[in-house]
Amino acid sequence: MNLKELAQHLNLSQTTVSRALNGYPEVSEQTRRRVDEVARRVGYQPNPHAMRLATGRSHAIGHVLPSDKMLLIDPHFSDFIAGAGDVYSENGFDVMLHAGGSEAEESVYRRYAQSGAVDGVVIMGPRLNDWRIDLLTELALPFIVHGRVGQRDEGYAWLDIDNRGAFRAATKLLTDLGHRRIGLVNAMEIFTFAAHRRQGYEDALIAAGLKLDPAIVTNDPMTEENGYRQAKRLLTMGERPTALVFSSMLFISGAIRAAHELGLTIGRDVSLIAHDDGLPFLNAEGLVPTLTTVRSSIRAAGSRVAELLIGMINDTESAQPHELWKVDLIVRDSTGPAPRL
Amino acid sequence: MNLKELAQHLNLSQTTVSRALNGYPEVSEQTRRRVDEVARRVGYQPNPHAMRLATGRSHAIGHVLPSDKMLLIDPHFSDFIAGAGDVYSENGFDVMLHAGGSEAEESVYRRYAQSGAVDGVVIMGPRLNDWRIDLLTELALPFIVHGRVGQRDEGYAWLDIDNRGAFRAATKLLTDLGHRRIGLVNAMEIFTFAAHRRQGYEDALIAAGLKLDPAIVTNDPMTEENGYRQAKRLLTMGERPTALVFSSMLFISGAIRAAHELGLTIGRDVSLIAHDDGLPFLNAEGLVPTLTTVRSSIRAAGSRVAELLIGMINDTESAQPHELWKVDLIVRDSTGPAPRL
DNA sequence: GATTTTTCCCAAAGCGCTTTGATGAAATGT
DNA sequence: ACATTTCATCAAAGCGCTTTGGGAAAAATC
Repeated sequence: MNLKELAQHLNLSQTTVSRALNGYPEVSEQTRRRVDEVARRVGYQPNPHAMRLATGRSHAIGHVLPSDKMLLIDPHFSDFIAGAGDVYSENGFDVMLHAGGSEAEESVYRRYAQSGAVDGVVIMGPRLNDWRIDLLTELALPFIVHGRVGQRDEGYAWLDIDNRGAFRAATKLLTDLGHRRIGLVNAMEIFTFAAHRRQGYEDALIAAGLKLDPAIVTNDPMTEENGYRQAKRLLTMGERPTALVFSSMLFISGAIRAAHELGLTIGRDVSLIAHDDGLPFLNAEGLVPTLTTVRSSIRAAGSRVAELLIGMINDTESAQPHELWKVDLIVRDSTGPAPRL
Repeated sequence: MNLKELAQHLNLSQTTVSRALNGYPEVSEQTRRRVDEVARRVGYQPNPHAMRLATGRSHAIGHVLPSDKMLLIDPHFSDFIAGAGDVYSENGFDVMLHAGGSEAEESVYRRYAQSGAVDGVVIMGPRLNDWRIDLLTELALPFIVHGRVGQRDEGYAWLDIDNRGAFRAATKLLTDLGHRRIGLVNAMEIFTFAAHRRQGYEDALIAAGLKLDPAIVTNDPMTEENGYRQAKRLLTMGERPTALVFSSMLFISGAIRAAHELGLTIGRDVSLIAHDDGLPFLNAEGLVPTLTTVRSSIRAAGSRVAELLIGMINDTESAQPHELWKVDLIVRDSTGPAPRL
């Protein structure tokens, strides 16, 4: 059943039916109700392709996964998209996902912009000085960044969590507990969030009058194995750290394993804090001892990012949104006073 | 730049240009080359919406994440889609993702079928007697299942791994090593794969002349915490299992933690085997001791599923593909002879 | 009561492609 | 040399919607 048939069925013109359905004012309440009712009864669904062609709007949001094969497929993505997906479908938007393939990432964006395949895109996992920002600005394709690019906070829409503040708070908790030597197991610092976290960590060390030691700061892809390897290395070095801060829960299982293996009791011999994105398969509260974390739901961020982007698309004149979310420090049992070594 | 302009530019009709671009035979080699060349030079990109409207084909594949909020967002999804995404984009297909929202999952499929928004869908995480199979069959929307529905293997396209064989082999390894009491930490058995895995486990126990004990088989969502909880429970019960088989690597970190806590040495006091989907953040080889696994790359499965579905879409007459992948048993250090208790 | 405005609806054009049916020109057959 | 087939191209219709530009009837204004 298409619009034409529906219109015939109703003894109305396509114009009127279309307008009734789309809530335009040039149609009486009475006929609108009649149209709605009949449309629902016969199960009329407008053809999305025709709509898109006619309006030039796709009602779709693009998500392009970096094709960089060196980087791990990120389990955070599922959660982010779950949050965003809710909002998209409430608002009648589809999500168009591009993952890998031989086509260069850049040309995917160019194609999107040029063909109108999507009305906007979200940039995930921004890098320091990310090229995608300049490209999308040039292409005039609406976009929002989950995170920031580091160099500047103006000129593009973003939603970020206060990584720096979070890691400052986490590290300060440790210095307040008397720890003087604190390691940071960080993600790769090509990512802005990792750079910010290191800054926060350094802020707190400096505030506590401690000196920075690059030897106890590491940068690796976020895997269980790297968590283990680095924790083990750090905890066995001469003048070992008494506390470790982790950039991801993905590191944590490995780190706990390392501590156990070394016979160190967590919360007493060594304190651990991790950033927790709220991944559902890895619960900080379920660990023994329960894990002190800085926590911010990546899923919630996904929802909000989607909301903001849709807002930008619907109202082109609106100001570029910038949202910095504060992060909760949740003190549990994995942190305690610094031990005597 | 649209087709009309391009045609004018070339002094040809739209028809000819369209045909040249799409490789139809009714156009001379010479003009085809000229058209291709100019199209490339001016950066012509056909408008996808117009193409879709005209052809009625969307060149898009739908993935609908179950909206069942009780189930965890699955980190396996990222990996599966990474594999599939490669193939999709090589073949010029987009992926349309639907995640959550208030719209009932069923009506999403109905809408897809009715509006032609996608040319086919892939069903992930099939349940026993999954309703989606009947629905999609009725809707005549091409689809392929990653997994099976349990009751029947005919009447729908699928690619599955041999979960039953894998868990039979894993469990047999343990019985061969002299283990007489083997626990299974399984996923929720609403999922077919979990049911199959239990069957394989039972096959091997029966073959070894052991009796089945429901008390040492568990079903939980796949999380670190559940791995810990169940491993701890099983390993502290009277007449404890000397070996545990896990349905997912997500359980494993928790299980290792439990074993450590109980002072049990893995590979000696207790043997562990897990199914490994090849999630990049959780590497069986990186564990200490290295973990014996049954392994099958979910990413590779994603690629192949995509290939098969595209094949079905391009050739409607082709036979329904059924692929059962065998799973590798990789013996490492977490399994050893049964201990004397 | 005549004029203006508002209300409600319509016909037709247009979005950018594909595809059908037709048409000359060139090649082939007899 | 003429009929027939093949080749290469084109004009125009169509996909299913939105939107522009009217226009008749009803309501409001003077």
